[in-house]
This record gives sequence, C-alpha cells and structure tokens, in this order.
Amino acid sequence: MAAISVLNVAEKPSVAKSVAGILSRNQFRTREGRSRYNKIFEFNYSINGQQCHMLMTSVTGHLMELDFDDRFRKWHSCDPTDLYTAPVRKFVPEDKKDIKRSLEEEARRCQWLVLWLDCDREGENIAFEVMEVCRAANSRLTVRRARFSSLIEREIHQSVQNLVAPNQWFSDAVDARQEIDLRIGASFTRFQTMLLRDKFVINYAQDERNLILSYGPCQFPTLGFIVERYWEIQSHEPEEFWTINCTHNSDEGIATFNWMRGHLFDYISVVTLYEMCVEEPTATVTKVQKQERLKHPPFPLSTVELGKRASRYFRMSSEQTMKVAEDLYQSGFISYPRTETDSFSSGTDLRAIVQEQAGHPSWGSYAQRLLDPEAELWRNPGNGGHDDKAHPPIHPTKYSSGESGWSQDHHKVYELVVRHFLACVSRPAVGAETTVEIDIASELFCASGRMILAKNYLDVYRFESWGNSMLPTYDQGQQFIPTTLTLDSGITRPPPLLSEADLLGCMDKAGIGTDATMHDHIKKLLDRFYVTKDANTRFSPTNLGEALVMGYDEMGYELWKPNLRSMMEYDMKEVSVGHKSKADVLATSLQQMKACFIDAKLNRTKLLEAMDVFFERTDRSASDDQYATGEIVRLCGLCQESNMVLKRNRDNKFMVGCSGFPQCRNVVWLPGPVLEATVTTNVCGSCTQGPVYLIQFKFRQLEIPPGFNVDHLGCIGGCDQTLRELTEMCGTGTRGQAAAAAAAGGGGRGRGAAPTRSNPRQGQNPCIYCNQPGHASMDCPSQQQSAPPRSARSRGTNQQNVQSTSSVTCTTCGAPCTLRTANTEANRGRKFYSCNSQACNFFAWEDSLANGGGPQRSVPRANGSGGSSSATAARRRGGGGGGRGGGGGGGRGRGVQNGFVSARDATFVSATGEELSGRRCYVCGDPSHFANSCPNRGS
DNA sequence: GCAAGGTC
Repeated sequence: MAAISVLNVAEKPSVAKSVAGILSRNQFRTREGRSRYNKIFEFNYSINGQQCHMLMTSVTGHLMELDFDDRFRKWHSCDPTDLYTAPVRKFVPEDKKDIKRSLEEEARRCQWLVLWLDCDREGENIAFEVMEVCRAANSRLTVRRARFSSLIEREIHQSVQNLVAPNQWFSDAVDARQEIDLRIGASFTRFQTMLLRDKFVINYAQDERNLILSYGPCQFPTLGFIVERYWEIQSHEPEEFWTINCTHNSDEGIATFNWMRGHLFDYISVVTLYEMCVEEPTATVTKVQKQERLKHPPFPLSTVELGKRASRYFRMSSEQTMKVAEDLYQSGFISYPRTETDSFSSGTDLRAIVQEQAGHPSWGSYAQRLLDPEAELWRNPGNGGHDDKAHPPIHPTKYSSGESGWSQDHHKVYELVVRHFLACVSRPAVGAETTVEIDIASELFCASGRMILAKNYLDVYRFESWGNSMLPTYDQGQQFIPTTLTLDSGITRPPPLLSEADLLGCMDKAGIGTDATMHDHIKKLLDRFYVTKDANTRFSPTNLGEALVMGYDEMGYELWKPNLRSMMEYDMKEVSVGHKSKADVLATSLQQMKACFIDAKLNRTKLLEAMDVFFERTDRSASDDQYATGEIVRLCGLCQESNMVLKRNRDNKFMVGCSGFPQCRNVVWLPGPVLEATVTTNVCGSCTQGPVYLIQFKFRQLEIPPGFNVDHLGCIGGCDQTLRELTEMCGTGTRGQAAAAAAAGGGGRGRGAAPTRSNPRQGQNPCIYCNQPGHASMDCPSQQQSAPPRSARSRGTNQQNVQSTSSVTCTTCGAPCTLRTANTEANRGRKFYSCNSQACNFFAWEDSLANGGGPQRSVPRANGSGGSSSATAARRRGGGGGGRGGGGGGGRGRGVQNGFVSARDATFVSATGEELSGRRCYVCGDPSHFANSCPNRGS
C-alpha cells in the first residue's frame, strides 16, 4: 500500500513540535513555511496500518476574524441599530495570510487533514476555520480530528489511532458567541461614543476627539463589579457597636478572652451585662478542648489562581503576570500558562518534576525530602474539581536557578510556580489547637491558642503563614479573677475596594472572560479610563466609568451586570450539546439585544444626565446641541424616536412639534396669548415619562382673563392646569382650532391627554434586584423597607410566653432564655431575658415584653441604601433621584464588622481586689452616676 | 475607530 501524505495542524507552534516529537520519537525534519513562527515538521508514521508521510504544522489561535461588510464598517455609514442585522463575514486578516498560504500549499499535496486543535469550543471552531481554508485548496481532502487533553506520549499515540469527526455543535457555539459579541459591542460602542464624546469635556486622553467609550459584554460587567463595590463603600453608614473583653495574666503569659456573644449594637443591653460581670468578676473555666487542626496546601495551579496569587503575593498585575508566564512557557521553564485545570491527570509523573528541582539552592533540599519515603512528606495532590480537558495545571517543566535574561518578575513567577507545585504534593501543616471557655456572671468568654506540630508544605510555600499563639494552661473548674474586664466599642467599616485578586475572583465566579482573556478585560478598563488602580492593586471607578454605569443603571438595565454574559454562556452550552441551534440562539439573542439597544437610545437622556453629574458640557455642545440650548422639550411620546421641540409655525405662533416631522406629525399647540416662550433646563417634577423640560411663558396681558399671571413657568406634559384653562378659554390662536383642546394634554391628535407612554422598563426588562419581570426595580418587593415580620410575630409570642412567665423563647435563634436581674443603678432589680445560646445577641426587658414591647436591637441598622445602587446613584447626584433615594433600604443590610477602629477609655477596668464602690460613669468618669444615666451620653 | 477569543 502506497504511503499517503497527511497534513496535521495544531493550534500553536509549540504543540505542533511536541506532537511531532512524540509521534516521530524525535526523528523529524524541520522546514520553514510561509509564516516564520509556524514551522513544518516532517516524519513517517503509521495510522491504523496505513503508512503516512506526516506534515505537522500549526496556526496561531484563530485563523479568521468576524466583521461587518465593508459598507457598515465606517462609523457614520449607518445607524448603529442596523448593526443587529447588517451582514457579517468571516475572513483571514492580513497578518494571518502567511499561514493561510502555507496551509493551502501543503493541503494541495496531501490526501488527509488531521486537526490537532485544543479540545475546547474555541479549538473546535479553529478546526473548522483550518478546514475551510484547506478544503478550498483541495476539495478531495479526508478530514479527521485528533482528541487529546495533554501532551503525554501514550495519549498522543492513542488519539492518532482513534481519529474522530470534527464537532460542528462546538464550533457553532463559538460562531454564535462571536457574532453576538460583535453586534452588541459595535452597536453600543458607536452609540455611546458618538452620543457623549463631543458633548462633554473629558480630560483623560491626549486627544479627546479620539477617545472611545467602548462597550463590551465582558468589559462592562467587570466595570460593574468595581463600581458596585465603590457604591457600597460610599453608602456605608458607620455604626457603633459594643463588646466585653477580658484578659488574664498568669505566670505562663497573657490570655485574651473574647465575649461569645460577639458584639451588640445596643448600648443599654451591653452595659447591663457588663456591669453584672464587674459585680461578680470571678471567672470559672467551664471547658478546655484540645483539637488537631490541619492547614491544607493549595490545589494545583490554574491561570486564575496564578493571577490572584501573583497579585496578592507580589502585587503584580494580572496582565504582567501573564506576560511573564508566557515568556517562561515559550522558553520551556513552565507548562502552558492558560489553563482552567486544577488537578493532575493520573498519568503525570509528578515525582520526576520534583526530582528536577532537587538541586535548587533554595528549595532543592525540600524537593529531596519530598522524594525521601522516610520523611513522610509526600501526598498526592488534591483535586480542585476543574478540568478544561486541554491543558494540565501550571507546573515547572525545566529546572532553573535563574537565567541571565530574567527580570525580577521572571524570578518571582517561576519561584511561585515551583513552590506551588512542591506544596501541592506535600502533606498539610498540622497544629494543636486549645480552646478555653470561661463563665463570668453567666456570660461566656473564650480564648484559643495554637501550637504548630508540623509545618510540612508551609516549609516550602513561604507565601502562606500559620502563626503560633501561646495560651497558658487552664483546667476545667479552675477559678480566677480577670486582670482586665473592659467594655469596648467599635464601629462598623465598609468593605475595601476590590483588589485585582478580588476582581479576578468575581469574574471567574460569574464566568466573565476566559483564563486567557480576563487580564485583558481588566487592562481594557484601565486603557479606556474607566477605572484606576492604586498602589495596593485596588480599583476605583473614574468619573467616566461611574457615569456610564450610573446611566445604564438609571435606565434600569442590567447591561453592566454579569447576568447577560451568564445567559449567553448558557445558550452557548445548549448549542454545543445540540439542544439549541446556532440560528435559534442568534435570532432570539439578537432580537432581545436589539430591543434593549433601541430602548437605551430612547433613554439616552439618562446617560446624558449621569455624565452631567461629573462633566462640564463642551462649547460645541452648547452651541450646536439643541438639548443644551433648551429647545428640546421632551422625547416624542408618539414616535418615541425624535424630540419634541419648541418652535413657531407659519403664523408665527408658538407650538411644540416633533422634530421627526413629516414622518411623525405629533404637535402640541400652545395658548393663543403666548407672547414669548423659552425652554428652561428645569424638569417637571410631576410628569414621569422621561424628562419634560419646563417652558417659561409670557402672555399678552390684554388677551388673558383676569386672575392669570403674565409670567408662567409651564409644562406641556399634561399636568399643567393653567395651560389647560388658558387654552380652553382663549384657544390656540391658530387656524386649525380643532387641536386646541388637546394642547395642554400634549397629544395633538384630537382631544385627550398625551399618549402617555408607560415606563418602557416595566414588563419588558426584569427587575434589577430580583431579576423577575412584571414590576419595575423601584417597586421590587425584595427592596421594600422591611418591617421585619419576625419581630411582629415574636412580639405576640413573647406576650403569650410572659403570661406563663416560666419560659421565654429567643425570637432570634429559638433557644430558651434565662430570666436574670440587672445590677446597674438605673435598672437595679429590673428583670431581663438573655438568650441561653451565647452565640446569640437576644436581650429583652421582662416588663417591656409584658407591655407588648420587643427585644432590644441586636443587629446593625440596615444601610440607607443597602444593595440599591440606584438609590446611591441618586444620592451621588445630590438629590432628587426620582423619589427613589429613600426607598432602597433593607438591601444587603449588615456592614462589614472587621475589628475595632477605636477602643474607648475603659473606666471600669477591674483589677484584682479593686473596690467596686469606686466605680465611675463609663462615659464621663463622674462617680455620681452611671453610664446609662449619664447626661453626657449622646442620644 | 467598535467585541471577545485564540495566540506570537
């Protein structure tokens, strides 16, 4: 049987070389192709008994690009809305023409084409691109696909003997994704750039005229994460809380005991409990517990983890990390750096990788210990549960103690990869933890200490630590008097700005971008001047970034949230398994996005208003933009495309007509006696269908009935009684009086009110809070100020319970409560309930419950805006906010309570033997009264 | 001039 020629194509040059090496046992010849990066390797091989002359070459990722037909490529060539239907085409861009020519030439003299692209959706799509080019050159080609998930000898040989057909569904999913991304990205980018760039003074770029305000389905949700956190911080309202701390000094050292109730937000409650402790300060040890604890090494390294850790440990940007990792990969020191996989396949020779590092001056001795069975340090690596079926976790592939050409960053990334790998195959660190619980006047406190028994992986993974903390020995039943017993306060603090590691985590969780592109999206936000990064690698939005998100948020769209991308990902998955067709997904997806785009265009004033908060208008926009000169009164309620503009008719009478005339003939006639009319920048507070700008009128004194003022600031939106009456009484002064009565109503098409347009969001777009359709976000039931049903219910329960007086059940956690007696001066003898569960904050006065009152507040106030970014945005704008400002409460509620910011002077420090009668007011230090009746204590 | 995804 004669040998056939087989063209083999891999996704990248390195894979072509590796596969050629494996199949030929390194007996291949290398020759140049048309592209200088993509060599051609030749060797002989037998596939299922067929002698083959193998030609192995590669592409560099995608061979083709998708773009609009030429006549839609210029920005002003069409309305951006047309980009949802404009024809698109796939073509080989100029810089890939060399590779295309190579493939054509080789394909012509081959009988078979074997596709060695990565085994993921993108790889399958590239396979079809290669197929298209090769088949065009040689229509008789037999095409086969090799499936492999790692460059391991056994697997490569196996895959070439079991060739399969390419998977059209996988490729279709990518085609759909590309087309949707292109149409959405291009339409919104052109729209917002052309709308905003020339109207505002945006001083970020050297040349403002070239500024691009891009929109993309990955970059915007990424921006959204940053803005959302920023708003959360802005809206945080610090709140004071209280806690009791206790320390005890002994010969062995100091023990710090924490109150097991944590902290309370109600001062009276905590001071009552505190004073009881001070009164009976003897501590009894109720529990001593010893436990072994493990600290596990990390999972094998994926790209996202590498980015997060390099940012955390070295403050390196994810973009720089990827650049350096790519470099180390190209020079053979680490494995392929773009991988989702965080578990090693069973065939990997992990010990050989360790062995290679045994000579390193820093970690070589650790590697040797790992391989020594007597050291008992080895452990098979954990499985993080992700596998992209294309690449192994990132690991070292070649020993180096540092190369001359390496930068500091090269050293750091290589060290991280090696140490991480060594840690993965090591045993966890072991510690002995001791927990001691004490009881003071029925309040429980606990302290814990840790002794590290074996550091194991921590010996090599210097980036993580696990501290020792000494705790003196205590025995069950032992009693002692605390050295200090203090009442301390702290305030809640907002969460920090998002770090680069946080951001990568958010993106990973929401499925925004891929391991190979996440750092690109972050960089794009910086390049577009949407965000800035501080020295601690934390991100804040710029005014531009915040304004854009605010604008879309005010429209009520989720365009800046990750849901859109998640939905697309879901659809892609459905296409790739054959549940949906590419055509169906494209049709529905693009139809929805087009509707959304048209709506966004109609609501563009929201974007303009948001920009107005942060930026000055340009002179250009003041002179040639009707909006700024005040001629535009409102968006036309009839065609909803053009603006209603104040102008004069042929009779020189004032009227407000649609600028879309003659396509749209909507008109509002004004009362006949109008002498002058000017549109102001004031927006009507009553008319809710988009902004309606008020008009300053001057009427002819002699033509208006008595009782009317010559000057009038009026609205044509339908709410203005004065205009309506004047029109009815005086007419419009035009020849076509039929329209007169309709004037004030604003409809212009006969009698009646303006064609009131319902909020376009309502019913069409899901609510931004609960994601359900049927109501607007501002009416979301999940965002109503909560009068918590629990307290209402518990109040009744309490009353019933109090009648029997024998037991009260905690309304917070359900545990039984103990009836106790207060010792504080103001409440001495007064009975109260506290929850038996010391992890619970419940506290309630008995007499208050009997009178129908509830328990004391033990949770922080909900933030004014909680999770409602709209409310925040409204507040940022300095008022108004369409009445939404106050309505967003009860959102996510709790702030972050990460420690004490201030500790008050603890006047009640009760040292051993101190006279209790010497107590003074905790607040002002005056011995004549106690803190809870202190006149100086704030309300 | 626009997206995101490959990769050099």
